[in-house]
Amino acid sequence: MSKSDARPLTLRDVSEASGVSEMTVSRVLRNRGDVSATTREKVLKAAKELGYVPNKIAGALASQRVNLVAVIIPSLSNMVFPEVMTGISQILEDTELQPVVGVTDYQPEKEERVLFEMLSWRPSGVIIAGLEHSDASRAMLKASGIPVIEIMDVDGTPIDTCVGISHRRAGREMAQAIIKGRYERIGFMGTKMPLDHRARKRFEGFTEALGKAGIEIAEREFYSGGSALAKGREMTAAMLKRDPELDFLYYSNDMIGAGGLLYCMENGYNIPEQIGLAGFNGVELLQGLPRQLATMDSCRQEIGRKAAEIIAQRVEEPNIELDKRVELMPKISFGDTLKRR
Amino acid sequence: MSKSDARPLTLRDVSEASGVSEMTVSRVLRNRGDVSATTREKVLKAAKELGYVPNKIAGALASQRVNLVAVIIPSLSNMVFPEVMTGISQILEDTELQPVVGVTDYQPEKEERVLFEMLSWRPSGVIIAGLEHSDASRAMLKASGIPVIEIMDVDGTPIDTCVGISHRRAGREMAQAIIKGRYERIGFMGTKMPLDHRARKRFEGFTEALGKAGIEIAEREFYSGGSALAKGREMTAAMLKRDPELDFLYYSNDMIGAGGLLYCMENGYNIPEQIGLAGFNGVELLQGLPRQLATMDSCRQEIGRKAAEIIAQRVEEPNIELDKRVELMPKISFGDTLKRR
DNA sequence: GTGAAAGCGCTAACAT
DNA sequence: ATGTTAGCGCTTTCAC
Repeated sequence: MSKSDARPLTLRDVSEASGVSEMTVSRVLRNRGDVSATTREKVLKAAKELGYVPNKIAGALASQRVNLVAVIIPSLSNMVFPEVMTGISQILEDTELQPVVGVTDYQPEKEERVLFEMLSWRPSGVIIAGLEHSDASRAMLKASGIPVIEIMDVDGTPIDTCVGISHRRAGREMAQAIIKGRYERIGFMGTKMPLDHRARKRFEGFTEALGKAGIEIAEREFYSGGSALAKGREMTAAMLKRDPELDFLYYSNDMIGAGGLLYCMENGYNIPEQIGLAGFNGVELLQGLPRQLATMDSCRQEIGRKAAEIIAQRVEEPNIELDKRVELMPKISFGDTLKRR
Repeated sequence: MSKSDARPLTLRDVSEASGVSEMTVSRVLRNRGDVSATTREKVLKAAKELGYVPNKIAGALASQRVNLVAVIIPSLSNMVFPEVMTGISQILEDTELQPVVGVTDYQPEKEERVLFEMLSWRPSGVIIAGLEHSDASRAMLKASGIPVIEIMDVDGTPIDTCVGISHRRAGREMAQAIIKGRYERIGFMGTKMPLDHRARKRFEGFTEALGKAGIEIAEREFYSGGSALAKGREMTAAMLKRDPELDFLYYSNDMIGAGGLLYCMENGYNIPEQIGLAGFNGVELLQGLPRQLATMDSCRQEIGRKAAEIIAQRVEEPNIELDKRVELMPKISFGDTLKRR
């Protein structure tokens, strides 16, 4: 109880309190090697009574092993990355590994800083969103000598291994579903984010597939900041005013799509006959809307789980050979806003 | 480029490559002490060319200082904690400190494990959600000797310092607004979470204030799991079926409130005359709904900022005397679903 | 089953 | 302005 000594306890303290050598105390606390039941008891008792918390810094330095996995993502407020985290945690919970999160705000320089910071803690692996990184970031990752899993996207060349979906394909498939639905006059709405490569790739796949069917996007609009639901509503209103003949609206995410859907419903549009809508991500959050928005699942949890599994395996068995590219297949969900034929 | 040697680089490598002593290299890399411009250049060049990443583990062990702040929260998928994180990051970005997140899933045993794990990295401070912790957790926090900020709640006794709102007061104030609005037959819906102490306290404050006005809650219902929007809708439907005379619905969070609101609108209820609704949290996400749900801001970012500021100050100046209890005052927003008089 | 010695990669403190 | 020495708290290795 003496609050006098602020110095954290060390193994030595436990050793003295229990009358067991530091080395054996260490063994007990890590469940390593053979220790007699009696000494074990003594040590455990002393450690608990003192309230000893091991110093992982010293442990990591001595053992050259750190049970941390760096997870580097663009944002937490996006609803999609927390789900990736959930998948990662699920898997790592059964291992010694622990995720540590860093956020980049979609800024390459910040990504570089965060990466440098995290690598300087010598984690056992890195899970990082996207395939696009600065040269410096790529160099650091390559030089790190640890497993690097790039997630969310497979359209590109991974540094080491990638796990995700093809956003180009996702855009393409949605375009094909729209074409099949006999929609012809199509508007697109998305985020004004030159650095959101995955949204860009979806858009590219989308326009490319439409192009093959001789269709060109009639209207497009991009937003930034603010409440996505409100923005979707506003953009939709503006776009339908500009071109009332539009018969389909493709949104780069479900939240703005939901805003658009609410707008269309309130204004008496006949959905999905007169006008169809689709978003992207498949966020569970939106179940409960008056109508189900057509969307495409982005396999977020699954991506997190798979990435974590790969890291765990590679930590166990460093020389194991695994696929360098794991593509998951998102499935379209038609909801109530996309004619299905 | 030689991939041969997997061993990470050390200061010694930079020292040899630059012909400068390890100590001076260290000084350059940390911007400490006086180093001549020329040596500085040499060192920086060598470090960059080699791709040296400092080993923070060794640095932390030697200097006995770790620029990490442990942030321990119940969940990431809640929408409220990411916002707290945003506030924390905003402040810590201007310091040497770095947040590290741990998630407890509202489970005290998991909180204990996460806390132990994080404390074993000897962080400079802890920000932890809530005032309720197991005895073991409290003991660890007390013994840690570092600043401990308990956030989100001020109804209780902090271990060290707390920053948040009074959920009891929040419940009370909403009750008072409802009474002023002349509502009389009130239903409550919330999460089935015995461990969500803040929701519980809001509920207690709410019923207490109603009780003083001679009103008792007419109906209540609790859910767990699933899409909050959908659950809010379902629960509302069920509750209004059971008791069609209800004239107010109080929800323990905005998402289920929004579900209820959508349900009521679709079913031709006259809002807020025939029936009023209110949620809690003030999530920006929901702007863009056809009508604005009455709610109460829970000051999430502000809480994060304030907590981070306190940690930063205490790290700078360990003996500084600061308030042990910082109460922020959430304000009610009436939206379109609560009569205001 | 237990202990003693050496050292992980860095920095504080003290030379120079 | 730069270098030397000692040691942070643990684990590895080897001896008993």
